[in-house]
Amino acid sequence: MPRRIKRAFFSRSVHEVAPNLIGATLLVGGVGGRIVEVEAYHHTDPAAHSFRGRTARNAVMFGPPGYAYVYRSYGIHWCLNFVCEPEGSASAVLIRAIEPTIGLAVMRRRRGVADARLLCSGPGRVCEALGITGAYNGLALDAPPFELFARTGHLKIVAGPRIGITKAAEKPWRYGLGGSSFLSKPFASSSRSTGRMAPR
DNA sequence: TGCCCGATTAACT
DNA sequence: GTTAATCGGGCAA
Repeated sequence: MPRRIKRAFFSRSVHEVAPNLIGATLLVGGVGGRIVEVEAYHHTDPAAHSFRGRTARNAVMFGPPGYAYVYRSYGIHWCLNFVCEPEGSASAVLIRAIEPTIGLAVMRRRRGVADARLLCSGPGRVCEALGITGAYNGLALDAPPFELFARTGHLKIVAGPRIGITKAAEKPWRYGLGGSSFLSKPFASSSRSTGRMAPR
């Protein structure tokens, strides 16, 4: 049986926590699946919400690790983060994609789509499928409605540039499960492209 | 106060 | 490929 992830799991740098979340199981109200894609946001990172200091929106990031930071993206979608590092550092991991495994019918109804690959493949989609709203901001990750289980076995974890940002866009702080079909976008292959994509 | 931009998504052409 | 939806933060005035 997988073991539960405790709050102390998050008392480390986001750059340690983020790759170690790949393969972990996240359930919210008994619905969810395996985390296959995350991004790290360190407080020294210009792309992080906490970079310019504390506001009403990001206040949870400045609190203790092991709590959920939920924010409104583009005024429309909700995005879920896990706060990391010792209290006050204001770093967090964005949950970008999940392989849905438990509560498929509930997630399909919330999302209004049938294809399992479209249920949780993106930060906004994850929150819609799992029923996460701003009301979840500040909740502890080791207590209901959250359940987190550590991964079991060895997985191929890949890294690459983060998605949808303009500041510090070159930093390879997006982590994923190699070869997963539930990613929001595939990771570039190890071979580097020098120009436009070759036609297929 | 007003304006621009953003850790996005779905529906367009 | 482009664009609308829709709102909080940051910064200029």
